Amino acid sequence: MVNTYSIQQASTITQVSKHTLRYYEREGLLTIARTASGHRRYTDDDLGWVRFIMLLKRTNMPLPEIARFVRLEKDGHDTINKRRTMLEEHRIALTAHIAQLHTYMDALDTKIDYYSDVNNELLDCVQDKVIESNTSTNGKRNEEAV
Amino acid sequence: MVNTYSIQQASTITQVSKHTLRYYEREGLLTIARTASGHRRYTDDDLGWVRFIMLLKRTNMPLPEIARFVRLEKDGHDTINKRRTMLEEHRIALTAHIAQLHTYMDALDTKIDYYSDVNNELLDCVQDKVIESNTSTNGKRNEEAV
DNA sequence: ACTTGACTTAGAGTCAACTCAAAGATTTAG
DNA sequence: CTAAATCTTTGAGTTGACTCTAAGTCAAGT
Repeated sequence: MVNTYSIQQASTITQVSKHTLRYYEREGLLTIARTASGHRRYTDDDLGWVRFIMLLKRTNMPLPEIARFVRLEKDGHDTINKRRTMLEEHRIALTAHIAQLHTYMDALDTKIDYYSDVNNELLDCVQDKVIESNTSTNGKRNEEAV
Repeated sequence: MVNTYSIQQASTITQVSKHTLRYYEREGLLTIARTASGHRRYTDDDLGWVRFIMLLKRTNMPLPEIARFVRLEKDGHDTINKRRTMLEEHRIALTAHIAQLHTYMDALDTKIDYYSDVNNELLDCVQDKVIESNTSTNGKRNEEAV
């Protein structure tokens, strides 16, 4: 009734290496049932967890904090508010991170614009080394100052 | 005329540790002039470079690639097109990265919405453990499936 | 029955990017 | 002039997140 998968299958399905799946289990991010002989059997729920872990990881949540979240989950329904709060705080951090990247993007654009300008000047000059432009504010001296 | 700074001052100004400043120099990201006694003297240009390096780094450019960029700069004006291309490609990668983060944000929001829903249901139920909701699609079994 | 491949574990190795330590020379404040 | 602070170098240690190895057990196909 309930589908189960070997670690190999789980790895193929989730695109997470077997090594990493075992590692996550050691770190307390997963708890996987075993066969009589000790082999891991992943359920669909487990795969859902793996996917969720990957989501948190890709959005910069460190493994220990993911483990903390997982522990709360195991502690039952009375931790739901705490878990939601964690996710909401994580959401805020992610928003801030994205905003930060946008400011970096702006700085990068400024830099790229500068390079385009320099290039256009070069097209006008034809010559490679411009000796008498030392009074210009665009001289080589400050080429890389941000 | 030209301001110069000790590594301590450069560190304070740029907020980059002395250790890291020396490390960057070892890795070819910086080339800093020395006093007769061998002490580093950072110019304003150098500080500009440090800031630029930090920008590239914060936008996920690995140090070896930053080093490659710096080497091009040293090779002179004829590498300007190459450098601009590098920055433009970097910009594209950053754009893609930000877009990716947005899709993760959506997934996170979905998850948070789910938690809110579960919480509202609990408010209706009052009881902690709901035994007969096993036919519901929102039962505990799939709580974490994404 | 036997081989091939998948599974297990504990523990070691890797990588990027720092981060620190030790030993010793130099500079600066009083 | 000397003590305290700073500087240098080489090389080792740290952190997070894997990634792999070795030694051995288990399962499936012919």
